[in-house]
Amino acid sequence: MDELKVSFAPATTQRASDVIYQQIYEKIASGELKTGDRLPSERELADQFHRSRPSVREALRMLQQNKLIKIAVGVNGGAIVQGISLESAEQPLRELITIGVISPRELAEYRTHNDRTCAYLAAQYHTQEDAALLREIIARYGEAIYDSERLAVIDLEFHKALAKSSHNKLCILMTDVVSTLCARMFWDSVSKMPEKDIIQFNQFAFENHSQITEAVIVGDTEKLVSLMNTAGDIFFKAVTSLKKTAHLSSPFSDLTSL
Amino acid sequence: MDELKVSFAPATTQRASDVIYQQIYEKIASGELKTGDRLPSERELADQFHRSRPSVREALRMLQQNKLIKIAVGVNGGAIVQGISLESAEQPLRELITIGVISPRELAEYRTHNDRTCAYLAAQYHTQEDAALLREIIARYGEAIYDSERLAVIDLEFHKALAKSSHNKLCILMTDVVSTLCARMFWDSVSKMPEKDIIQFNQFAFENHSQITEAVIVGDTEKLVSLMNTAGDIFFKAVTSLKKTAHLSSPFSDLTSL
DNA sequence: ATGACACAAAAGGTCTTACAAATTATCCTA
DNA sequence: TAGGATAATTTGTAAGACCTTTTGTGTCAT
Repeated sequence: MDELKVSFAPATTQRASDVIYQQIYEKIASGELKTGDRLPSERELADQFHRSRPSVREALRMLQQNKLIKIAVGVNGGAIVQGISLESAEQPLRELITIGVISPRELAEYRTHNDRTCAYLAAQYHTQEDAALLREIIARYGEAIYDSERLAVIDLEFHKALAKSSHNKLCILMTDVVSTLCARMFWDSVSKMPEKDIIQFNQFAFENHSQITEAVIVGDTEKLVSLMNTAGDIFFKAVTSLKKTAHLSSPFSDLTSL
Repeated sequence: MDELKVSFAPATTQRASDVIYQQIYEKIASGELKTGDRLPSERELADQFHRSRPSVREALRMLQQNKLIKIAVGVNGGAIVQGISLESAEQPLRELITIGVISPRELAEYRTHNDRTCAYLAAQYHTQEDAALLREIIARYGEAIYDSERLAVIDLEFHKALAKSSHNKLCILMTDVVSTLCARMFWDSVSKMPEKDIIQFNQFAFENHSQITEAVIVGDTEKLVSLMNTAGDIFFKAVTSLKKTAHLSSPFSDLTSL
């Protein structure tokens, strides 16, 4: 007998918890269930789905793991819908990095290019509020030159504001993940530099960031190219300053062992 | 009585399933449990953790949701460790996009800049194997100019190979997510163009990608700047060709409704 | 001997029931 | 009216039984 040419779909029998998860997920994705809404109690859900409570609970665990719901105990407790937010994608990314799947070299590289992207798009899309926020941060940036601890926080603030100004959620997402993780590494390196170098370095960073802000606001992409290159160099110089025998030709190679 | 100035950590009582999840996660993250390893059966885990089977099952559902294990039924079934891979971060990102949290405009923008990053880094880090693969794909690219269906697949292949040549896992990850999702949108637009325009367009794309490949291989970042700009323009032109009343000044605005 | 079939064993999937713990609302009392 | 005990609601947990799927094994007939 010849074999049939028709192809069959895999006859997978779905778990009850998967079906329940799917149904609730759909309602969240479609917007029928909005952020803040409260799901029925486990027992009620079990009734509605004609399933047992353990099955419902497994589904709730899955939804919770994906940051789609938050669960509280007690009277008026239960599952509260969290909507689908950027946060749901951030956690797994963060894990990849902290676990070491992504090396510091890769992280640092991507950060630089991500910043560049943010700046480009910010130059195109920023609003007046964005501009005001950036300038306000830059003002504080200048005042914190002699306080590296504080500067580290403000610097992160700046990069996040730049990302926000791009009005691109992928930029915002990646900046949140990448810049936050890079920040620690970066300022750790800086803090190991000689005192007077640190001040000089901070001064330099301030001027660069200040110019970036103005270039973004007037939409001068030409100037941004060189400014972002300089910013990238600052970053590399700081991070590689850790290494005694610095091979400046390939600044990233040093990071691999961090 | 004055209030104490000390701050307390939130006294959260952890769920049993959370503790079990955490313990297994640690062993996977630390490498003690490697890809392919098989966890003990649910009943045995329950014994070891001194917890009930439902609690263990809830933990397994969470691990499964994070792609950390795969579960099979039957004799010799059970949970098989999948390790922490890029894949675990891809799914949530994909969802953000398909669900509409990320708009087509943002997606298209980020794709362009991501490609640029890949090309830059590829110029610096590519190996001989990478170069060979890129050239091989380009060869097939040229042969498929009259077959848009096939070209779409090859084009995606090219962008993934370019990402691989960057030797940066964040680039690879983002390319996988962003380019794959963009590809459909992109070639849908192209297929709606007049027949002879399509060929001309494909020819143009081929030449551009071909030049990018050579610029990457010789490490000519100067040339890459203009080439990638052209590539970006190609992309926008194709996608915006859908719109009848095209406002070329802001090519992206049309995409928002797609 | 060999192949087909039946049965057994292992493991996940599910349900039921019961109780514990947490949290909030309510009501009662001082 | 304020404070505290109490009740009600809801999640957290456990235990046990049974079903279903899958694979291994052994037996029987050819």
